[in-house]
Amino acid sequence: MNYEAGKYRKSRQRDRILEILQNTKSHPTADSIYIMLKEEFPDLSLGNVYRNLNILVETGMIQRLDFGSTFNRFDGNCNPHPHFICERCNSVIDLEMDEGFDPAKFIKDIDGKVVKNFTLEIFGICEKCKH
Amino acid sequence: MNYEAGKYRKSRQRDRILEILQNTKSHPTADSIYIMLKEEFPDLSLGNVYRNLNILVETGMIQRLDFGSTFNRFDGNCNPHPHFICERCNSVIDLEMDEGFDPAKFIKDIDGKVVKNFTLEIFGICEKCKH
DNA sequence: GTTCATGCAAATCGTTTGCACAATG
DNA sequence: CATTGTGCAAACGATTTGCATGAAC
Repeated sequence: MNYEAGKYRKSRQRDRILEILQNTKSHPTADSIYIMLKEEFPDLSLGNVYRNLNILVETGMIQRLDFGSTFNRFDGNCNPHPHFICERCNSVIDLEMDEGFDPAKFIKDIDGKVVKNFTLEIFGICEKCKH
Repeated sequence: MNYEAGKYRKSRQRDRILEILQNTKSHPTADSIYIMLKEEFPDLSLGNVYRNLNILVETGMIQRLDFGSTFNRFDGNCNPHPHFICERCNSVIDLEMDEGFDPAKFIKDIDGKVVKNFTLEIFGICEKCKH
């Protein structure tokens, strides 16, 4: 563990959650981590898995991937196009790609997969919020 | 409207939802669409907005953008890297970008914005599921 | 007149939180 | 021993769904 400023103590549960995430490529959900650890910690609670995942994200030790089902936004433009999400005002701004740009061309190991669509979301600070 | 196979009928509410989405760039949430239409349809229900949004997504007339807070997955690898999501088996596979590839370089109108991070998710069918 | 759309309220699902107790340093 | 971690259960917020009624065709 490598927490900054001693804000957090050591915990067996959190250590194991991190260990699992560092040793798998399956991008598990909170629930599947809970199931994996339930044998080892018979009275582990799902709430605690969530709590620890949030701490691990906060301390930069893991990454959260949002393919969320809730709090969706909707777009009348059905062509795949990137979005810019401002971390200050939370606005979502349409971006336009250069002609013929295909991000899949810059990915290794894409051969053999059928590419149907993509989403590209760029996070940062928009002009208005810059200062 | 342009529904396939006459599966859906015409509805004033759905037409207006589509119209709003085609005439705004603000990527509204279901709730904000509900608020916008509440004056026009005083007894509109939020549930119905959701129902119609799902129909519009299903028929390909609008796009759902997931920046969701729920159903997250977690990744022990904190470097920004693209993912491939298989629409058949729902697995999430790490992808590797070519050295030095920066998607922001291919976006128009990115000047003036502060880019901090990005997510690139490619959807399709993985090798195993191809058939 | 059969089927789809609607409003309403209850249900669902992923996630968060308050609380009393246990573990850490 | 002061503070953080835990399990439990209740709360939460976005979304979905069952049901009876109303609109479309």
